[in-house]
Amino acid sequence: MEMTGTLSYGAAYETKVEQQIKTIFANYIKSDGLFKDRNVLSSTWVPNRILHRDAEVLQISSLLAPALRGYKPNNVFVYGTVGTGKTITTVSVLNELNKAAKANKRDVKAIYLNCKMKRVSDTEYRLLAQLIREFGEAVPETGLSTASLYQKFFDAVKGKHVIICLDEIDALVNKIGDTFLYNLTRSEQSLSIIGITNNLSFFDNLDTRVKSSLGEEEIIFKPYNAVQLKDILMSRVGQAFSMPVDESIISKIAALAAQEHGDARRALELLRVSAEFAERNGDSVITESHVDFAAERIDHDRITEAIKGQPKQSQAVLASIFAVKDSAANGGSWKDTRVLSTDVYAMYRKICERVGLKSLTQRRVSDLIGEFETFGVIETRVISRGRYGRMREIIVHLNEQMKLKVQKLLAEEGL
DNA sequence: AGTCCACAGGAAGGGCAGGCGA
DNA sequence: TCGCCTGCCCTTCCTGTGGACT
Repeated sequence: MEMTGTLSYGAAYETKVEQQIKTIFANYIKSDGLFKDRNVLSSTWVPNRILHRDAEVLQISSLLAPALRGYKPNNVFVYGTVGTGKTITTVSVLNELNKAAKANKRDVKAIYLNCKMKRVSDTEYRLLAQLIREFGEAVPETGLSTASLYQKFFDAVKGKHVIICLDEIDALVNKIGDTFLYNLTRSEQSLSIIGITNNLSFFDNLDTRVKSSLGEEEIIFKPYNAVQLKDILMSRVGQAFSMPVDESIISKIAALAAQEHGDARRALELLRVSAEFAERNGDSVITESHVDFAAERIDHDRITEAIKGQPKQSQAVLASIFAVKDSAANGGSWKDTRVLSTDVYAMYRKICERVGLKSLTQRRVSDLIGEFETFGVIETRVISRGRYGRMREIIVHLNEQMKLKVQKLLAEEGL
């Protein structure tokens, strides 16, 4: 969008729109509305006390404690689905460890790195460079060989007890392989690694030597239940909002989030978006309908964004799933009809022909269907129909309303 | 009990685009 | 700028599989 110079509109438009914009800005400046501090509802905000993770905090602390007495802690592998508190729990223990080390003058350093950070820690070079910078040494963006970076890093580490926490370690390994981990775990220095991931199968694909060394200790974070989510939300309400929030609203949000996967990130997001709805409506408290709106909005955004970002082929596959489901439902209940991969592929071929798209092989389409499963749009399971073969049954996780929206979106893409 | 269906999904490799070092 | 490397998408080939049918 061009933002230079003065743009000119019709005079009437100008006065009306300008007035609106002024009002919005003025209202915003006057107060942060219902919010006192929005950051409190961010999933990365680390609270003073982490609720319902006492056992995990204790476990991680006692695993890392040996560093304070000059021993090398075991490597730890932390696993849990999204929003189970893996990161904030680990980070807060690392913070405490650093504090304790400083207070007792121990040469212990705990470093946290998110491996998904683009341009910071997504290649071997950048990751090493980032680690070296943590020790206050300058490293050029590019130019050094990886070997000399390793040398620099091991020099920096020498004599210290270093704990490196690699969050989303699966993303790292997918990108640069596991030699990096191998090199670190094999080092002579007192170097411990905490790997955090929500992808358990990732662990199985590692080099066996890395696996045995990284998996010295394993900690699994279970999803929160509704009661725990409620506690977590309640603990943040006071700091986040300048308004009171009814307990029944919190319960509702907790229940919704627990239904899904016990995901605290989602619970917090629901609370924040509900409040934003209330605020935009000019209401002074959150009501149930705000929560309903928020839940629908979040679902909608998540799914439509996921679909919009897909390549044409994937969109065609999704359109095929919908088309088969529609014809199978045949005016009956959309919700209960199930779809078979065979039919989807046949429909996909037809759609490709119609829109002039080169059709992919069944093998590939099978993988594309699998990808939609990771978005949570569909769920599949392998069924056998005896003499009539073995195939995947596809269950679509969208209500009628969402379905119409997605179909509209696909239609806009020409499918 | 054995056969056979029709796809799931692993393995290997081709082709292409984009990134990177020289 | 060029050539090499790497990652990604996709195909081909292949083995495995649960249960209806014979």
